[in-house]
Amino acid sequence: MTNLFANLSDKEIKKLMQVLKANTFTYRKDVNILSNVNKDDFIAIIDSGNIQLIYSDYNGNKTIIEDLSTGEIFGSLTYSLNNDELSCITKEETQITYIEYNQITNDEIIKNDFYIIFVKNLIKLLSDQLNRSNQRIELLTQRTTRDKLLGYFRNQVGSKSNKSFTMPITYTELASYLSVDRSSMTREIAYLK
Amino acid sequence: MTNLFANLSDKEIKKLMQVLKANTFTYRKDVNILSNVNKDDFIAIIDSGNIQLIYSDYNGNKTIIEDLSTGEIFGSLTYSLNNDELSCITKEETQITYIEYNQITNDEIIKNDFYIIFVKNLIKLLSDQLNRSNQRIELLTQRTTRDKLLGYFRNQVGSKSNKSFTMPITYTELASYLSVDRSSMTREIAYLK
DNA sequence: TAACTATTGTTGCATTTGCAACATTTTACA
DNA sequence: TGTAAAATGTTGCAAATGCAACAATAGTTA
Repeated sequence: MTNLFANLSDKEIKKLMQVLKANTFTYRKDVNILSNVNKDDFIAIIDSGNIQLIYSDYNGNKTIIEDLSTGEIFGSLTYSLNNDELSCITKEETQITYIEYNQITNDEIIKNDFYIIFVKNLIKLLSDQLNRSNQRIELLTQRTTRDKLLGYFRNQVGSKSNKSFTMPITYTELASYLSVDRSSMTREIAYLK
Repeated sequence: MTNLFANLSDKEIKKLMQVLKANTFTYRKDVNILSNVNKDDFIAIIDSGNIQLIYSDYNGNKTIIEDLSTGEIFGSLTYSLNNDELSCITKEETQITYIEYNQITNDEIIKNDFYIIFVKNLIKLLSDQLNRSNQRIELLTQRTTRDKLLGYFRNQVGSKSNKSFTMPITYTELASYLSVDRSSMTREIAYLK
């Protein structure tokens, strides 16, 4: 599991949080975090729990941009938060640590030799999210619902030796992920079988 | 312009390249770079020129994933290069510098005090690409061609005071970017006017 | 400048899709 | 455990869209 604190000891993490002037908050389920957050450049780390970044366009349609859980990050580094159409909903009780972006290179922190590990983790997380976004773009650019589904299934099977997998999300969520009508998708799945 | 070498002097850049064991190559126009590149973890920096990352699915449809120019990067940090469906075409004569990913934290480099600038630039570049990808996902998840177009126009006008802009790409490219049929798109544009 | 290539405009048509409106089943939780 | 909420299945239909096949420009290069 990718994690901003991978390969760091508890002691080092504690020191890091201190030097970064990190703040931690806990939210209940179904809360919109962004509504009471300073939108300036920040990195939010999910210590525990699960959130969804949801984009609501002016038609009222909602798209789940990202589904994030423990160890993953969000913030202006990953998504332009300037538009009001974006909400960030906790799907369960969730604890989040905030770091100001500028702090990640402050004078104090770069003296620590574990700093390089932290930076590598951050780069890895951004890289993983970018790969995921680009993989989703591949699917979304497929012309038909059928091709989107086949592409998704292919990704799921991936490099696995046995050609089977259990759906990690519900059909309703899959339809949202692929941005197709759920009922039309069900129709296509029936044809495919 | 975002750039991996922003805020670094020529001398520092030279030193950096040396310590990173960077290799530079020049390609002619219309060459597929990925065909003769080691697919291991690397970062490629575009020193000059222009390339397109193109995904070709098994139907023969082609999608431009990214259009990159001077100072921007690509590689396994930004896109999973494991599938053969990806090609990387130079749109003009292009010079590219390759760095092995592991080198960015080697023992030598972290002794230099400008290293922190380099790292910040790298994070910024990844962040910018992630923001762009996510913005494109916003458009691609729009249900209709009309909404995709309106979304694109809205992004272009953006925060500009005057509500006009010149198309930075051709209609043909726009249709590809939004993943819609070009002729259908032309039809929609006619309706919108 | 001539020849070629890329871009744009246009239209008919079959197919796909979104949408709405249900019934049914499963899951969550008070 | 009983009830509400969420997920799934199904279908008809109008509208949107991809596709194919053109003609007409604009742009590029030998």
